[in-house]
Amino acid sequence: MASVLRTLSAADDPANAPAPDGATFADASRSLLRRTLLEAARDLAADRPWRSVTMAAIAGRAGVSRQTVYNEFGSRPRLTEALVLHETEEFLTAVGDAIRRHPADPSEALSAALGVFLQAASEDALVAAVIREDGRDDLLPLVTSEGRPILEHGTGRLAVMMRETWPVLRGPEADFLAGTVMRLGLSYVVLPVADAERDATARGIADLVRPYVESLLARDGG
Amino acid sequence: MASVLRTLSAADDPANAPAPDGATFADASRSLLRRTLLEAARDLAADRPWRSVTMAAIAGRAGVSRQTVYNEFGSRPRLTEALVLHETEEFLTAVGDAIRRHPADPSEALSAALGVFLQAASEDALVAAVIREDGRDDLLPLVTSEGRPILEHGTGRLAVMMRETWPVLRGPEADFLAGTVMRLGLSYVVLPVADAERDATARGIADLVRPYVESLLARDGG
DNA sequence: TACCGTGCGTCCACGTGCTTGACATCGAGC
DNA sequence: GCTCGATGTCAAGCACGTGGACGCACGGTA
Repeated sequence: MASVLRTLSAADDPANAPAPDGATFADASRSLLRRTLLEAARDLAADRPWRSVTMAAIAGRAGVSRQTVYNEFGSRPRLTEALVLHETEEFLTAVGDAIRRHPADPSEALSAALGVFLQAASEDALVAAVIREDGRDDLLPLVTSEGRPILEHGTGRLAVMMRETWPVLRGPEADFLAGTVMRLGLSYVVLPVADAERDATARGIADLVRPYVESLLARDGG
Repeated sequence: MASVLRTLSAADDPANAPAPDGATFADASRSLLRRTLLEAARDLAADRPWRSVTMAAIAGRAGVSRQTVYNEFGSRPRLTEALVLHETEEFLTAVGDAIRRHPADPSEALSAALGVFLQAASEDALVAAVIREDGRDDLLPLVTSEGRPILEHGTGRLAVMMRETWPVLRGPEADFLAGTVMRLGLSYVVLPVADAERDATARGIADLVRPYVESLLARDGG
C-alpha cells in the first residue's frame, strides 16, 4: 500500500523519459570530453613530434586539468592508443560513406572508398607525424608491429559496413575482404604512393578484387 | 623574489594554452547542455501543445534533473524565449549559407535565401506548433507582439551577413534591408503561403528588391 | 465555496567529477 | 652525480548536477 500513498513525482511519468535517440546530456558530455582531448592531442601532434607533446599541453589545449586527462585515459600509452584508434575511426567513417554512395556497384564502391582513404591519409596531420618520426616515437609501432587492435577493430567495422551494403555477403567472406582492405590501407599509410598515382592505385586495387567480389555477389544476387 | 622561487608549473607554459579556436571542454559542455535542453523542448513541442510541455518532461528528455533546467534558464518564460531564439538562429544559419552561395548575384542570393527560409519554415515542427495554437499558448506572441528581440537579433545577424558578402553596402542600408527581410520572414511564418506558391513568392520578393539592391551595389561597385 | 491535483519555482543536503597543489619517480642532458 | 622536466599518484577544495522536499498559484470538481 505504501506505493499507492507515495507521492507521484514527475520523474515517474514515462513522458519524461530520455530522448529515443538516447541523446542525454550526461552521455554526450562524457564523449565530448574524450573527443576534445583527442582532438587537442592530434592538433598538437601536427606541429611537433608526438614524443614532445606532453600530457600537460594536451590538458591545457582542451581547457582541462592534467588530472582529468589521467582520469580519462589512465596513462600516456593508453592515450596514444586511443588517439590512433580515434583517427582510425574517422577514416572508417569516410570510407563507409564512400561505400554507401555506390550500393549497386561494388567495384565502383571499393574504388571510391580506396580513393577517399588514400586522399585523406595523404592530408592527415597525424598520419604525417607517424611516418615522419621513423621509430624513435611510439606512434609507428601502433600501426605496424603493435597494430593488431587497429586491424581487428577496423576489419570488424568494415565487414559490418560491407554486409549492410551487400547483404548477400557471408560472414567469413566479409571478414576476409575487410581484413585484406584494412591491411592494404595500413600499408599505404606507412608507405604512401605519390599524389599522382593515387587514383590509379585505387582503380588498380578495385580491378584486382572485382572478379572475386562479383563472383560472390552473383552467387544468388543474380 | 617569491615569484622566482615559485615552482614553475606546466600550466604556465604558453604552449599549454587553450586551442586557438577556443574549443575548450568547459565551454563546449555548457553550450552542449543548452542545446540538448532546447532540442528536447523542441522535440516535445512537435507532438503536443507547448502549454502541455512541462519543465519536468524537458529535463527528463535531456537526461537531466529539473533543477538543472532552472539553473540554466531560470524560468519557463525565459526558456520559451531561448527556444524561439535558438530556432531563429538555425533559420539564420540556413539563410546565411544560401546567401553566401551567390556572392556575385545579390538578387539570386536573396531569392535563394527566401526559398530556403520558406521551405524550412514549412517543415519546421516548432513553427507548426506556433501557428497551430492560436493565442492560448505563449508561443505566438514571441514572434508577433513580443517579437522585437527576434526581429532585432535576426536583423543584426542578417545585416552582418549581407555586409560580409557585399562590402559595398553601408551600415544603415544593410540594417534596413535586413530588417525588411526579417519582417517579411516573420510574416510568412505566421501566415505561410501554400507549398505551390513558395518558389513564386521567393522570386517575387527578389524581383521586388532587386532594383533597390542593384542601385546600391552599382554605386561604386560598377 | 472548499477541495484537490498538477505544474512552477525555490531551497538544501548530497554525490560526482574537475581543479589545484603537492609529491615521488624516472630518464635525459650538463 | 645533479638538475630539470615529464609521468603518474594523491588529497583537499570546489563547482555543478541530483534528488527530495516545500510553498504557491491555477484550473477542475463536488
